[in-house]
Amino acid sequence: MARTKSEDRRQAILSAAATLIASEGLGAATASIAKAAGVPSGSVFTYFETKNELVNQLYRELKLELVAEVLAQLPKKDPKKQLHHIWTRWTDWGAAFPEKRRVLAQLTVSDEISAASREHALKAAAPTLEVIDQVRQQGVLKSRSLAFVGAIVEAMAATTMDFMIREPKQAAHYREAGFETLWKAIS
Amino acid sequence: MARTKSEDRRQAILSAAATLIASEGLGAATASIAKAAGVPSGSVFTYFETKNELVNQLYRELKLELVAEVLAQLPKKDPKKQLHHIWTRWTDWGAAFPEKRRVLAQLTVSDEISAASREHALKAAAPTLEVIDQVRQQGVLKSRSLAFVGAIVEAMAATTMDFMIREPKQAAHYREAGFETLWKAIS
Amino acid sequence: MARTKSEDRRQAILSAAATLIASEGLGAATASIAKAAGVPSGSVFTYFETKNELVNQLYRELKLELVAEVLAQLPKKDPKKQLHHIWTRWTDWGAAFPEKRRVLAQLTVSDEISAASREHALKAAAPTLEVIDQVRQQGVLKSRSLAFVGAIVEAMAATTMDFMIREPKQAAHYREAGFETLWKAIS
Amino acid sequence: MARTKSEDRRQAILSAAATLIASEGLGAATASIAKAAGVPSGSVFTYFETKNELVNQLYRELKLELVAEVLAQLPKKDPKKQLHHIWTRWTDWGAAFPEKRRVLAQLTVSDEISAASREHALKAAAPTLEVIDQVRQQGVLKSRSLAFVGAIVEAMAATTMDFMIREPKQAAHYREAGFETLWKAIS
DNA sequence: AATGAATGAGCCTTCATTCAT
DNA sequence: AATGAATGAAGGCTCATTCAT
Repeated sequence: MARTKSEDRRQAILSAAATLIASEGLGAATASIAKAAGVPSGSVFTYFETKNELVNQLYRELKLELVAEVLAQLPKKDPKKQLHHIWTRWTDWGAAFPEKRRVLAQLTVSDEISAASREHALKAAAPTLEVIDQVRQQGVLKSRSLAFVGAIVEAMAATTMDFMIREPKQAAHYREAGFETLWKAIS
Repeated sequence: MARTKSEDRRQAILSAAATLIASEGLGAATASIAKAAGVPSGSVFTYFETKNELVNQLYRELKLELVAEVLAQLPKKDPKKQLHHIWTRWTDWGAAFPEKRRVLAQLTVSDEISAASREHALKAAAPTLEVIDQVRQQGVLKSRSLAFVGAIVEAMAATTMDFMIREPKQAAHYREAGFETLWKAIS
Repeated sequence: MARTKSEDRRQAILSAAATLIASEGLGAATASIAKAAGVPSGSVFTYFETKNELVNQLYRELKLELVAEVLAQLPKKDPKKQLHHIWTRWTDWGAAFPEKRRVLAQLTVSDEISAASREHALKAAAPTLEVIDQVRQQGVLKSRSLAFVGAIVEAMAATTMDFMIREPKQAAHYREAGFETLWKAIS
Repeated sequence: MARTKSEDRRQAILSAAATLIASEGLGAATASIAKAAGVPSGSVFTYFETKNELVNQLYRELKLELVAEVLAQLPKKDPKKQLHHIWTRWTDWGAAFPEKRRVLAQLTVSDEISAASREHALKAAAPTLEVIDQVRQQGVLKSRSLAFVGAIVEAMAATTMDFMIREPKQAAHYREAGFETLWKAIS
């Protein structure tokens, strides 16, 4: 049997792509990504059919990673506690991996990302949305769609992470201020 | 003072750039932009030194246009009324010109935009921030920076506009729901 | 002697190569050929040293197949009858396997095919040329080389096959018209 | 006003393409063609949108050149004289420009050449076909299509040229032998 | 200033061939 | 022998910018 595709290599490429896209934007060359990943340029295409495919997979993996992080050890308690748990892990993740957060921000507004990929990420995030939905149904936005409320949460998380990254010493304060603001907004 | 012929061309290029960047992203070729603007391809570079310069100017002009729109007929009344006025004009502008809103979203996360351009836009937005600041000082976020509160306002406006564009029939509802949410968040 | 498993694979590759070269030209990728043949891509090179080698073998096999077809049941009668027999089987073969005919046409003008391969095919076709030579010696072209007359026969056969393929309903008519024309030309 | 496209450059590219395609086949790299033409690689694409377009234009130009050559000074006399005139100029052209003849042979069997290009060439060749048609209507092939008879003429011309090129000393003999053979075939 | 051809580095992707398994 | 991942040179084409006219 021939060599099997190496998951390590795949991850190396994905990781290099994240780094380069974070610093150079989506214009980052596949050859540069390969070099940064320590693989020959052709290998990018043995692991991803096209650059577009690579970028979409990167988007999915980052979203999944974030979701997994956010849902880990989710308490069974009341929605507010749960939302706070999610919020904390979410923003801490962003502050810990500013590069990943930046890439996600760029990919999210890019039209390279397919509807299917967005859908995929949305499904993975279902448990998170479930929590948000419970908060929503008890709050002032009960008559608005979950999508809208979810988007507001995302927007506030993004803003909060940006400031946590910008002023690391104040990170904890921003994180809490962000949550309080969010809670007042949607509860 | 009447616009010179040159100024017309400059605007044509800027406008075409907005259209193409909205649909193709920052990768839009200068030659395509020139064609869409109805000017020879070389002219792009007599009006803008580089593509980067063009993109930065576009960013500034859009920001300025938005600020002017938002501040027009600003009432002298109390901060809430003023913020509501800004909010309404802001989100209506975005809903009316989805292309411009989209470009602004893309440019904002791009690293093509220089710190100077961001600074420039920030200064132009000073009166808006002044209003936000008054609200802030009377609200729960009084101990957080204006920058943070301003960013939250921007994030919520962006989210609101996205939904107004996505569901035009519900635009008015989203606009008001957005404002109410914002108000609860920051007042 | 039964075919070995290997020989089956070799034929599968050759056959797939014919199909793909017919539709995509000589640019057909070896990996595509392997896939079409249902063998792993590496196997192409265990059966053929290089792509060039594969292509030359394909040329030889097609030529040999054609010669065998054409000479089968060759009557012992007079040269005209024999030439007619050859002509009929030749053009019918082309009409029955338009893909093979097309590949042969492409390979013939390609410089991938070595002189040795052409020589090899020529030798295999000796009995056919023998018949043509007899006709030639009794005809007006007796003072011209056999190569020339042979080339004329080939050219007319090619033209005839093209029309038989293009207008299948008229195939029989073209076949006979072609022969009559040929006969008048060289007898 | 800017520089105007140089017809000289266009011809240089076309000519270099002919040379390289003759020796390397259609796989000849556009960069090599540019180099051979003495122009920068990018210029190939300011004169031809794609390589395919370049190749099609080359086909058309060669066909047109050949038709012009063949029809020059066409006598008004009887069809046989006319056909002989065409035949002579045709085969002499091929013998004089073996490279062009070779390219035409390759392009003709290639599927890079569009139906439109073939149609275009066919129209240009109308006067030639007109002559062939007159011969055809008085000959044994009167019941076959002009296309078929035309194809036979072309096939025999091609064969004749090949031998004129291969044995230049015998060129004149092959040319006449070819015509006689043709005449017997179709008259 | 206006025009658009000229330029060549750079990009994504393909592919024949090799070789670890 | 069988398999298919690995490799990197090469290919067609794009594009920001320059500059002759």
